Parts: sequence; C-alpha cells; structure tokens
Amino acid sequence: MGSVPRDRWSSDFSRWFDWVIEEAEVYDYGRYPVKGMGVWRPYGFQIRRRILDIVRELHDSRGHEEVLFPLLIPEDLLRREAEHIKGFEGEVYWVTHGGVDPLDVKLALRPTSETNITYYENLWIKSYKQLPKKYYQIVSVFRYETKATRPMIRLREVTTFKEAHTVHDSFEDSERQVLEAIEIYRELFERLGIPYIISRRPEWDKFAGALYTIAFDTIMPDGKLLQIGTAHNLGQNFTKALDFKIQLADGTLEYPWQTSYGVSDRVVAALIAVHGDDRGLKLPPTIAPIQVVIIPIPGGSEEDKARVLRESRSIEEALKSSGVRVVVDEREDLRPGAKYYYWEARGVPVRIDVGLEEVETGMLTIARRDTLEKLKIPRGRLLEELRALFKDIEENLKEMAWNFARSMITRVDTIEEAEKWASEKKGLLEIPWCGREECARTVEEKLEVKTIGTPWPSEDAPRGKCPLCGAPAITIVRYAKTY
RNA sequence: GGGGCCGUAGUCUAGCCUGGCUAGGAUGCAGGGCUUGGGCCCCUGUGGUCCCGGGUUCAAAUCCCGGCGGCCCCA
Repeated sequence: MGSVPRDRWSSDFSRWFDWVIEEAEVYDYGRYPVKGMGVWRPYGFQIRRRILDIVRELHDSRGHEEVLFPLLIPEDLLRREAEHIKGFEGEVYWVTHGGVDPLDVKLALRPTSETNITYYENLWIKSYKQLPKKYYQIVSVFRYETKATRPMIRLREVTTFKEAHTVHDSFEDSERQVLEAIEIYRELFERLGIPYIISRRPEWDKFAGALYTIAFDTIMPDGKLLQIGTAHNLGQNFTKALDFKIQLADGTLEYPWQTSYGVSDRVVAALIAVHGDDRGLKLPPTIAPIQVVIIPIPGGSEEDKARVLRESRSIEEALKSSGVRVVVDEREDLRPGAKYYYWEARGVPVRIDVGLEEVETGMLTIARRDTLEKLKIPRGRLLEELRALFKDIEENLKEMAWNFARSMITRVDTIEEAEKWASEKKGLLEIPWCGREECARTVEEKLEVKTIGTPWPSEDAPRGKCPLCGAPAITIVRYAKTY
C-alpha cells in the first residue's frame, strides 16, 4: 500500500504545496495584486465548503448559534481591552477615509471579533438564565502580517475564520466550555483524518487578552508545526473591559466569563498537506467534490466506442441516483493515461476504468487513489463495494497521516540528545521542564525552535529533571519549528 | 527585524553579466488529422503593459534608483 512516492512532498514541501493548489485548481495565490490574498477557485471552494459543513454541524449540534457581525470595528471599541489591543496593534488594517474625507473615528478591519461581539452580548444578555450562550460566525478577518505570507497558511485576509464566542455565569462553566471546544476540534480533525497535538501554549504565547490558550497543531510534511485551532479561556477580561454584567441567581451583579475558539483556512491547508503525495491531492471521500471518476477506454470501432460510452453513462447514472458524486471523463483528445494523472492530481478517491473488457465480462476495474491499487469488482455489487471502499480509503488516509505524524515526535531527557535531534531530525521535540520561562527561552535559542507548549491534558507523573537548570521537572514541554 | 535570490504569454523558462535584428522555446489553449488499458504523434493557429514608476542612453527586458509582489535562509 502507498506506492506513490512522497519525495517532493517531504523534501520540497513549499514548492509542492504551491504546485498542488494550482494543479488541482484549489486556490490561486501570488497573482492577486495585494500581498497575502488569494482566490478560492471552484474546486477548492467545494472542498472548503464541505469542511465548513462539518464545522457547522459540530457547532450547531452542541447548541451554538451562527451569527454575522460587521467587518468594521471602531478604534475605541477595539482598544477597550488593554492586552488585546497590545497583541494586535501592529497588524490591524485601518479604514481612515470615507470617500475623500478623513474619518473622525478610525475603523479597524476586524483581526478577530471579541470586542464587537462582547459589545452586543452586553446588550442582549441580562441574566444567568440566558446562559450559557454560544455564538459563532464564519468570516474574513484581516491581519497586516509582517512575516512572509503564504497561501492559506499565513494570509493578510484570512477568508475562512470560524470564531466561536461563548458567555458563562461561572468560571467553572467556562472551563467546561473549553473542554467542549476541544471535543469539537478533536472530532473535526478526526473526521478529516488530520493528526493533531494538543498543547497548552506557554504564558508568553497565549491569545492577547486570554487567561490561557489551548492549541491544536499538526505536523507538516517538512516537519514544521502548523497551528490549526485554538481555544481560549478569556475569563472576565473582556466583560470587565466592556462593563458587561449579568444578574446571578442570588440577585447580585457579576461580570460573566467568556471563551473563544477558532479555526481557519489552515484546516484546508492541513487537509491538503497531510494527505498529499507526489501525484497531488488525496481527498477523503466525504470531502471530495468528486468521489468517483469514470474513464471510458474506447475500443477500435465506432460501435465499440458507443458501447463503452453507453456503459460508462449507465454506471454514472446508477451511482448518481444513489448519491455518489461522479463524473464521466468523455474528453476525446486526451488518452486514458493523461486523464489518470489529471484526476489523481485532484485527489479523486476512486477511478473506474470502463473498456471493452469490462463491458463484456461485467467486471469493473477500480483504482483507488490512496494506494493506486487496482481491484476487480462485479458491476452488480458496485455500490456496496464502493461504500466499503470509501470507508477504507478514509481510514487508510487517516492512518497514514497519523503514522507520519507519530514518526515526527521525539522525546529526550538531556540537552545533548536535544541538540542531536536539532541537527538531524525535524518535527516535535519533548523535553522535561521545570516550568521557568528562562529555561525554555534558552532551549529556543540553542535549538532555533519555538516553544509549542505543554501537553494537554497534562501528564500525570513527569519524570526527571529540567536538563537546563537541574530542577525537578513539573511537566514536559514541546518545541518545534513553526509556520 | 536582518540577509540573499527572483519577477519575460495561463504555466515553466531562454535572453540580462557584455544595452542594438521581428523577445526564442516548452507546455497550455483553438482548429484539423491520427490515436486511445498510465502524460501519443503530426500540421496549422493563438497567446507578451518583458511587474510598476522614474533615471541614464541615439537606443533599455538588459544598466541605475524607488515601489509593488514572490521565494529562500537567519533572528
């Protein structure tokens, strides 16, 4: 299984990624005349939409309500929470003019929506009886990135920001909500077959304005970590800043507690990256805009040609009426081999070849994209076999992705081992830690990595000593190169 | 934040150092022929603000300055 090479995929990931999003017509990046902005093309848009379908389902089924807030946030509102604006100040886009006239109050293109959503929660929510309240929206957010931008991974317009914002009548309930957020994201990534590592971000790298941040990261083919989801407990920071109080059961007034959690375009990027190979995309059948492609292989005579085409269309009809997303590639100017490469690049999970042989024997030739394995299936059992095959492909993609991710995690006890890791291996490094920022910063400098955080949930019995200061370890800590 | 490389047709690219002829090729696209079980072949055609602005020059894709954009490496 897994016979397609992954040389370019792993050793030249950046170029591979640029190539695949163009070849598969997912996302057009680098040609739009504004830095850090790209275009979702129809095929990519469908992939994105199917992912969002799952995102919506997971939120809706747990009592979240979808809303839509304005894009513009007035400066004074964005500045209300001091830590928040400190964290975002350097990367906010400002609208400063209306027509030719300067505006009295500058308007920010939202970098995130805690402030303006809290502003409305304050208007709408008066009592603990209305809580918990869970809103979410899926919108564009803007960040004036100063680092190098990358398609889908570091954008100035993040076009697919799902941000959830919740309100609670106690700290305990907000803690419970963080757990629910983590469960939602777990399930999302499970369904997409994207491996994930959950960490509590270090104090110095938490969301601006949060008490703490729990983050999901995945490991990209080049061994760098990509943050693909975060959940924040905001405590009362924003409700205090906006003077948002509710009445509790005992009649007292109190600032409610909040959480927020988000995922972005990066989920699509991760899906493409973790499942790809040197031929292109490999899409899980639930996400694939086209699940089955039928390639007619015409025989010599006009009559044979017609028979093959008739059979192809008849299979198409049968699958379509059972809800399978299927197309017949009837293009006459391409030979079958060229069509194989074409659809493989687009990640279509299953291909059916229909030639004279298939017409005459009633046995269909099926090729699966994940392994390129070919199977013979009697036409009469096609549908049930396909359903089983979809499931198998989905599980196989997930397993291959997890195997790769696991192979990129290394745990060591000494700084010598860590340095050895840094010189030859990529991925995630785990080391015992005393908990002091100073020691982590030293490791960051020595190994040229970033602190990812500590395991979530935390491990029971951390062993050993901090290899830097020798103090007893209170946890392990993770390091990696990141996007 | 610092350093480096780069920008020529939808895509990839030659030409740039050493300024000068109609900016050449591959791929794609359109038409025709031939073919069809892993990227066929042949013919014809199509497609260019040489990233943008300024400067030097008789003459700029080429040299200089600035901007915009992309990639890589280091903090």
